[in-house]
Amino acid sequence: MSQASSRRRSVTIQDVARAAGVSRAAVSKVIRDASGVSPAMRARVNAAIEELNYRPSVAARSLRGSSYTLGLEVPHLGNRFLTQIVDGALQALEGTRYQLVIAPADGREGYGAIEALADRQVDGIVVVSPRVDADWLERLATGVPVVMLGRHDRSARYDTVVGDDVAGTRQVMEYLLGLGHRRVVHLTEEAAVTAPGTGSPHALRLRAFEEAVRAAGSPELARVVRTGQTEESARATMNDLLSRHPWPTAVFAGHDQLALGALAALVEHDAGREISLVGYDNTDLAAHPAISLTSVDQRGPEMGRRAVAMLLERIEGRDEPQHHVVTPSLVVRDSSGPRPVDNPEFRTSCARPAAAGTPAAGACDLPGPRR
Amino acid sequence: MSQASSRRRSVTIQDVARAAGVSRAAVSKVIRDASGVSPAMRARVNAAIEELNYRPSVAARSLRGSSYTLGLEVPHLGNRFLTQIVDGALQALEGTRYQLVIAPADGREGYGAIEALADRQVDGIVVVSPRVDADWLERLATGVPVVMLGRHDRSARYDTVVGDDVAGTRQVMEYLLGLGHRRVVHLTEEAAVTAPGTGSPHALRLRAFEEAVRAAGSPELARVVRTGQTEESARATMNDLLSRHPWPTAVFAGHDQLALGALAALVEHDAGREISLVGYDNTDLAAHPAISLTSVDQRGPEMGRRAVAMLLERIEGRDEPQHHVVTPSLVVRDSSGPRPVDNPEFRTSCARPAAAGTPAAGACDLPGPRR
DNA sequence: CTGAAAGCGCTAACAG
DNA sequence: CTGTTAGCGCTTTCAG
Repeated sequence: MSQASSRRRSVTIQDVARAAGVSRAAVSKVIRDASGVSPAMRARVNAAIEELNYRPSVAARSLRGSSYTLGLEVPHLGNRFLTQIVDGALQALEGTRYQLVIAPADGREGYGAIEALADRQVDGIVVVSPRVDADWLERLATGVPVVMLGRHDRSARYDTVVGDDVAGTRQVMEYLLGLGHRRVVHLTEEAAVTAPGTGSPHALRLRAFEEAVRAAGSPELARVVRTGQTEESARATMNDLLSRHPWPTAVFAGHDQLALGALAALVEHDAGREISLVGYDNTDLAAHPAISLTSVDQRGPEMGRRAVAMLLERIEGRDEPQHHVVTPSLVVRDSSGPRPVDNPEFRTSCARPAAAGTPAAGACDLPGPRR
Repeated sequence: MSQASSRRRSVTIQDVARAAGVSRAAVSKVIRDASGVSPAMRARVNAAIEELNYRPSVAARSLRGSSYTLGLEVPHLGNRFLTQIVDGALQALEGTRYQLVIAPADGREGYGAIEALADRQVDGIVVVSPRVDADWLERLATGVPVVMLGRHDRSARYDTVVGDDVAGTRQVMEYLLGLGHRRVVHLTEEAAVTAPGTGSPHALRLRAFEEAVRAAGSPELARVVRTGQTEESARATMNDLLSRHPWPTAVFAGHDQLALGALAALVEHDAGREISLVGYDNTDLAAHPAISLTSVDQRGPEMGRRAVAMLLERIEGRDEPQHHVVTPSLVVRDSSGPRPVDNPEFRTSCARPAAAGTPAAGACDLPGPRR
């Protein structure tokens, strides 16, 4: 009667205490299972909790203790690699009292989302957006444990989990060069993203690409091509690239999303058979037979697991920064293969009918990627 | 000196008040921009806030007022359809003071995640996991605004946003039957998911499928085939199906993830040309030229937008339940086409080379889906 | 228009 | 082992 039809006031620790005939502190101890409660009392309190359907308020608890919440800031969720990371993070949290919440970045950079998490008193934050300022992160990390995932900076205040991008890229390049490819394009994002010194994975991949090419002694045949961050953008760029000869014989995309865009262009130009394509991230789609994309597996779940584990360690009291490197491995699929006949005008169209085109017979048994 | 090297105590409203030479209440008013503050005071307070880099504690605020947080509970993030919903939700939040947090369901059902959100005092919850009990949700909804997304139940306490699954399915069936298909399979999840009365979208799609078939007068040629909820599972089921003749001429999958699994099997059996495939959700992948999947567009962003808008309305004081239906539309792509020659033994393999097979010439110009 | 005072629900320190 | 007593940082009356 006292609360009209509006929102029901929830049951508080006080109510439980009253129902069980004990003090609030006693109830508090029971729910945190702190020491110093008699079994009898514990039982009574638990009964009352059960009966009243009591749930402690995380907000109130956060005011003094912890919120038992870990935050994961992510750039756009369209990125499949994130799914792997989230899966790993959830695994690491299983059986703990902690809950994961994900805050998607609003704009291009994740400041808003990260601050929102911090404001909500999460006990730890995993940052995935690669473009947040390192100093800013350091400052943040003085207030709450932070793990930066994916970037190669080495802060003294926050931890990092990264893939070994140099090793991953080397594997790609050894593979491609070993197959005879020389005219190979590295399709990557705009310069801001690959600027050295940012520690961005794409910066390292770019550098490793250039080094591999130089080491192979044929720098003039390899090129870096810039595109946007979306699949759509990669598709446009690749289409552009394919509108001029000579074509590259292999394309190494900075990540699978770009590779998918490039693949779309290859399909449209019916060039899948002549041009090898390699991605990075080994996103679940790469394995689909209709895509079958050669890609570098970064072990996303492992990364997510480690990041959460590190946060938990910090919460437990660890004080030294820790930097964990995950070793990737190349997964070869049908999108790549030996260099085909090295003729710029070489074309065949038997392999994969263009979207609405008419399939035609052709020289299907030439060497080349199997698609 | 008083706080050692450990965590930095954050700046509170008290500090700001002191710095600005006003009371805490005054500061509070400024940050909430409540009425009753002189411009001069506002300016001074804002300056102090700026200077001290003050950020209000959401936890403390939640204790009395609201947390300015909306929660989105989701089943596994691998589902691409969710991405669309999240995008829409974020759009609807743009320019408001509210922040979106996503809580991924722990197990098969979302209770844990939903409770976690409620415990964290979010101001509203969008529930996507379809299997949570309706009564349980009703109870939840007495304490916090709730929108159930995707399920067709009509509660008096919580709002709903759903796609018109009957209309969507009808479009699919009219399309397929119109092309001459009769031997069509509806690939859907296990019976628990399609049980009538749950209001699950898959229940409605199944029923609409059966009705369409009945209306077409050839019930014996259409079948419902059950599979798990994963792509992998759909692939296995479909492979199984393709190991026996006669094949269906068309497959209507309950959602795109199942369709992708089915597509994998089609590719493996090199059956893409003979069997039309239709999905549901029009996930971004469906548009990729290497996939080119005919699918029903549910307008996920619109759904996400509406769900959040409804929550906001509830927070503003709306009291009557509201149930919003979004009309879907079929997007035809290359995975479907006219019924091919109706011979159970009919096979061709010119269309799409199997994963590691050798392409061969064949009767490519027969009618059939263009892949 | 401004500020003092009283909590929100919980935990932590301490006294019994 | 149990209960009392102070707050955590903020909002919200309600007097001035």
